[in-house]
Amino acid sequence: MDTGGRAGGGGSAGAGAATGAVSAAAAAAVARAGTGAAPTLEDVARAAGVSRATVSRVVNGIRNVDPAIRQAVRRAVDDTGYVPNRAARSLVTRRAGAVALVVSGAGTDAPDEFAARVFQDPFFGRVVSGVVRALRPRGVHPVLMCAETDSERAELVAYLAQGGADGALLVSTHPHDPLPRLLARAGLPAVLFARPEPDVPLPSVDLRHRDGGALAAGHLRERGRRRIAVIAGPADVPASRERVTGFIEAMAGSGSGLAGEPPGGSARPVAVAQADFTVEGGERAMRLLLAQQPDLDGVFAANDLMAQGACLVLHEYGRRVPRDVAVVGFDDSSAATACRPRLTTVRQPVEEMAAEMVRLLLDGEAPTRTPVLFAPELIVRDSA
Amino acid sequence: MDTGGRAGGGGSAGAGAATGAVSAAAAAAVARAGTGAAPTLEDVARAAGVSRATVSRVVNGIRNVDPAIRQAVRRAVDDTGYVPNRAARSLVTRRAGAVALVVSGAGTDAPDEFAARVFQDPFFGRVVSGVVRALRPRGVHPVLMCAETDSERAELVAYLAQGGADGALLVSTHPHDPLPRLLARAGLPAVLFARPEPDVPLPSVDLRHRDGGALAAGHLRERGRRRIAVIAGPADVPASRERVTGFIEAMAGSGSGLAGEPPGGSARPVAVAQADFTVEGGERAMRLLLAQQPDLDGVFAANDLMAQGACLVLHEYGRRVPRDVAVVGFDDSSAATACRPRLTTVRQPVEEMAAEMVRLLLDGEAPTRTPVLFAPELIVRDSA
DNA sequence: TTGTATGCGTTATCAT
DNA sequence: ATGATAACGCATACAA
Repeated sequence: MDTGGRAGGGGSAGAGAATGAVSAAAAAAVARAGTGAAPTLEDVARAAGVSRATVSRVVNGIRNVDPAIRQAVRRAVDDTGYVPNRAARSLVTRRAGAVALVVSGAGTDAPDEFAARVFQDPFFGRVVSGVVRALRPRGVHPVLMCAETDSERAELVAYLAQGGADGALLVSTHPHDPLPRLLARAGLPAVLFARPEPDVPLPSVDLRHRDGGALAAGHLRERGRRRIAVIAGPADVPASRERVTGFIEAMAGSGSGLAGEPPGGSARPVAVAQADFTVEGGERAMRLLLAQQPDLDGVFAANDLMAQGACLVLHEYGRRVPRDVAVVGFDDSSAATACRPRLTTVRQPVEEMAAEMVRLLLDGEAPTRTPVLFAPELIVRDSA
Repeated sequence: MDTGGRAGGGGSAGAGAATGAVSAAAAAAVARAGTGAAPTLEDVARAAGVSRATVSRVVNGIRNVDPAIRQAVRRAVDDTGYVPNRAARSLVTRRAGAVALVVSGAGTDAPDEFAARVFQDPFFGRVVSGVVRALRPRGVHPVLMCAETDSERAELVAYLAQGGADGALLVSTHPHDPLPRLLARAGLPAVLFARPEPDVPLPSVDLRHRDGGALAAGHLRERGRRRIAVIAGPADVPASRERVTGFIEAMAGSGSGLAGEPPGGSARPVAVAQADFTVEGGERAMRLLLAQQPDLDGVFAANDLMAQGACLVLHEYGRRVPRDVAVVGFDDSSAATACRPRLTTVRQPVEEMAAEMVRLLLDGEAPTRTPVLFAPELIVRDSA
């Protein structure tokens, strides 16, 4: 997308036909707008010559209604341009028809920077789009919130307590984020992307990160790479550690029992560097690795952004990717296809995970404590 | 950001101290949760030995209250863990405390793809973060919505009509998007990012795109580039056209009156190609340009994504950026700093524009029809 | 199957 | 300065 803007020309008449239904309602709304008052159930009832209760039943699709009456009511609704008042409805149903989509950290950044960073992260884009898609068929809307500071956290808790949203979908960027525990203690419905600390009784979805690491290892070995380096993510992020662990375990295991394998010693990374899940971090790590192991022929990075940084540096050093050095990333974020070569990467099924979060939050009878785990998938592109 | 996940270790006790205020409320909420009922004004009033009205006044910060009573009420509020019910409040105030943040298209894509594309666009990340920041101090929350199909548009209109949000912030990706007109006709409050069609009476913010193009032209010429090619965006997007127009006009003008300038003929682009604001489009366009004008020494792309594509191809062809070919992008999206070389680009002050949209929507006495225009800024990095 | 009546939790308008 | 009391618009238990 880019900044929109519309043609200078006059009347694109296109809107009309296709949106007839809307236009009718719109016209009625406009008519009402003049009088200042929006039509209520009462108005519709009067217009249809029935009681409020009957109109309510029709509007809410309850069956026990005489077909003839139903028709009359339907017409009255269209005529008046009635739309149910959301506040009144949720006052009595005690449901908001909204959920909070929260990105939270641990309060180490300035809140503005935090928001800017996270909302521009290509991985978060997938989460948002997955959540929006999963929510839409249920008529529930996501309210975007950001909880990086204590006051923001307090605000979120209050928002939920006020009934502003029926629950929270949490994407935590920090392992010691206090928010999940806060929500659990307050008894507010919440589901996490990634497992909570063991003593926080909240449902969650997560990826089998170790399997993902193993997928990467298998692919790199299959491609004949033997001198493989690893760029790990932050040490305190479990997901990051598990990806690397899975990768290393798979490397160690893969040498066993096969003839023609190089002697066991090669079945582990030739070097490991740590970075912070950013492009710049990936670049720094790659320089280190290159200094340490100039003859490496493969790199596994614990996310796409770092893999991209690695590619950039490799290129700068005249190493061709994947010919000289094969690179595998993780996440399959939009960064994976925006760079060149396109990244071979381990995909998280974010959209499905988002859908499951929504189910867990909204259908949950007895909130599960055990995380729902998803399988990663290897996406082979050009970098390995 | 990356998938969070929290440490496997036990009790990070960190949350406690810093969030005292919240914890108190949380504890009370939990206490209430047991009984099933949330405390209401009534409960607080009883606890404080006053009337509902007085409690309401205290909660809403109305002054005419005896300080002693105010204290008592405050304590009662804390004791009970009372939080005002949002639905009840907005039922009477007729305000939702929320605005819809809408990305809309023209219905040409499958809705899912549309959402995925736009939410992962690095430019949109800046818009979201700008809007969130501008909304926060007013205690208003953004509800994310996507309006690519007729049914989605109808849903949005209904949502606003129901009072689900107090207005809409619209980011339109298509010049003939029917939504702005729809909203205007329905008399629903909305503000656009980018000017509406002339006959749609909606307030908007926009960039002085021509000035931006001129900025790019000036910089490229200052850098001594004389054989400059242009990668334009979609022809039907006014913003795109204006950027290119401004660029070309500035080039034409810049040669006048100066000694030592090459004869007038060179003061226009040596070639122009068109693309679609994507990386891939930028790549294709760059190949074309290179075939057409192998000796070009500068490129202006109408957005960052295409500039990135151009860099990729130039590199592939062995042209060094900026040494052999200087490249200037547009937007200053996160893509500008994620690629190498980092892009020199024309920045849109998106955060300020978002803040202005919020002002126009929420403070607007008489909705302005004339767009509020912002000045672009040249950000010099490594690509030119 | 339909209508009546009540309550949801606030704010706001009145008296006091 | 404070306290009754009436809306706000809807869903629903209950009566018919």
